Amino acid sequence: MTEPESSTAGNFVRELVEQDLQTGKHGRIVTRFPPEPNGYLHIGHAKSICLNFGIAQEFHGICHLRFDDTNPTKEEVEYVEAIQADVRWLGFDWADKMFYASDYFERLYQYAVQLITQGKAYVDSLSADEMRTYRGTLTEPGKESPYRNRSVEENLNLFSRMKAGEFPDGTHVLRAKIDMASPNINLRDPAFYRIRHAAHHRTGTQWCCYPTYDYAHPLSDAIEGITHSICTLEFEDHRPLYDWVVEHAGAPCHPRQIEFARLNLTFTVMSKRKLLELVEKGHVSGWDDPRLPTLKGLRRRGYTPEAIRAFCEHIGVAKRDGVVEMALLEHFIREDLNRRAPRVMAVLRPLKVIIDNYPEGQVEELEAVNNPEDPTAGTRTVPFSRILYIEQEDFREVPPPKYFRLTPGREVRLRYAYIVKCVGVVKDERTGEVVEVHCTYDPETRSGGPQAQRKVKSTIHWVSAAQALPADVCLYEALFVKANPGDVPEGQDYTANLNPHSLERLTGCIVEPSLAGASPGNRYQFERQGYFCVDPDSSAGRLVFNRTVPLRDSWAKIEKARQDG
RNA sequence: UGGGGGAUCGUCUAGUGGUAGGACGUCAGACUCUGGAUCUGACUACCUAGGUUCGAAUCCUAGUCCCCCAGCCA
Repeated sequence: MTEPESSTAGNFVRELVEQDLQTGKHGRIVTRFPPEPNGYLHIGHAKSICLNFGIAQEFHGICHLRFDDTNPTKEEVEYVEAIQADVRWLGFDWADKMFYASDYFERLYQYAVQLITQGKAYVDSLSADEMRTYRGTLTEPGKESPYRNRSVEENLNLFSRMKAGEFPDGTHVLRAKIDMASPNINLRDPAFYRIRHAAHHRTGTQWCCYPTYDYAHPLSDAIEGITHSICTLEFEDHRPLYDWVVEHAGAPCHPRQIEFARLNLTFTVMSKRKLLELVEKGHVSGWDDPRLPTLKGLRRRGYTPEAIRAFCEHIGVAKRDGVVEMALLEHFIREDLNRRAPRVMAVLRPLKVIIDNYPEGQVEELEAVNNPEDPTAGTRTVPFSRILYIEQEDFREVPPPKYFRLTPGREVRLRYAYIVKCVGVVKDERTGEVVEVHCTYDPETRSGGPQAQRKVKSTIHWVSAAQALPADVCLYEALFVKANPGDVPEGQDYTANLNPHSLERLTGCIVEPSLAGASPGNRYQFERQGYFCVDPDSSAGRLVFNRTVPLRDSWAKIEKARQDG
């Protein structure tokens, strides 16, 4: 019972946490998920959320939700609310532990005053450009600012006037006095406060100078008593600065920063900048476009929180950066939905079928299993009659090798109904396209009937014409044509790899009548096709489905192999 | 040519001096009223070169390659 039975039970972060517990360094662990409210959460954040909340859960600790809102020019309440909704939807609970870095502005300011008093921070009046010059380069040390040795009194005076709003943006900045010659650039007197005459989404116009991440983050962690501050790899060389701030400011405790590799996924982009660009330039319909890896997008696509959590658990946590295949994410949503999604019949590209020997006007209600994986899901009834629709791709006048579906002279089973035989076709005179298929049925072969056991090469789905419901269906493919969207010719950017076929909206689809009451968010398996969910834009008059993920399709592979030669 | 990290099947990930394992994927087969699911089998890896050791993915030495850092972003 105490052994974690998961195949990916351990990771190095858990190990470190466990050690700190065993050595008695901490009695209870406290982690935090610290998003900046300047965008929507994506599946990369989900990895971090699962890690932070997961570790807290596992070791009976707690995980805080903290908004890292130190830059008023980029942050908005809209994001704050969306982020909370997304974390909750993913299945995590922060109880009453929701905080904002902006809650600590006053205390942060006092810590800064203290640093100035101790000669560990100073007000610099170099311009941003000058400061960059003074910083030096990767290989050359920086130079000390001429303002570096201002007196404590002058620094205190200037800093309080920065707070009072006496100076315009960019004229002064509070800097730590560390070491301009440090080989670690983060230690070359980093900026802690910058002047920004901008309204903050929570503190309004109360402040006109704001702390930077490097200053606010370690102290916010310490104020909250965070024991393990888990972040991504790019902050690894900020750790000495993190530790410097905590030590020199005299913070109440010293959280341990641990870095792990962020998630990358094939065939998509994860950076906030690129996601924002896709939305703003209209390459997608919005932050909840089902083609995006945002949590809002995945939710609309039909992904379940359970599948995303299982995915995050199985990809593991390590320090080497890599790219996880989209196929793995798809595996987890299939696995989840296979267990829980009710099956239903839907025809995406209809082809009319007439059963010549079936009595006109007759309708039979046939019993269909809702979910073969779940006996408790029960059964439903589907109407069968003389005129039906089948999938266009389930009929071929000239079948390729290994094609098992309907073809002239051949029999197939109509799922839950009868075995039918194709006896003729009607073609469009001008185009030669098959517009109607004529069949005969064998009354003995009805499911459960005397000849029901007769073997045929395949079973296809269908929908009875008279009772069919119309629907729109959005078929999604990867947003990019290349596993690595950044792989582009010289002079182009990742948008050159946008997949022109990432969305195909089908409007003439028909679905079985049991779907009449389907409401947004409901998920189904359209038999033999894939998992679909009802889009929020769907209405009783116009059902709209999104394809979450297609079923694995071995026939498609055979066809592809044949085409590739 | 500074500093910080990292290299294990195609992909992700275990391993902490003692038979390199799992998952996805791929291929083949069985089964099937979903060409789904399920089941079987196969596939493929320790960055390189030395060294220590009875024994090295693991320890040592020297290389190679990849990622991150020069915001008053986070």
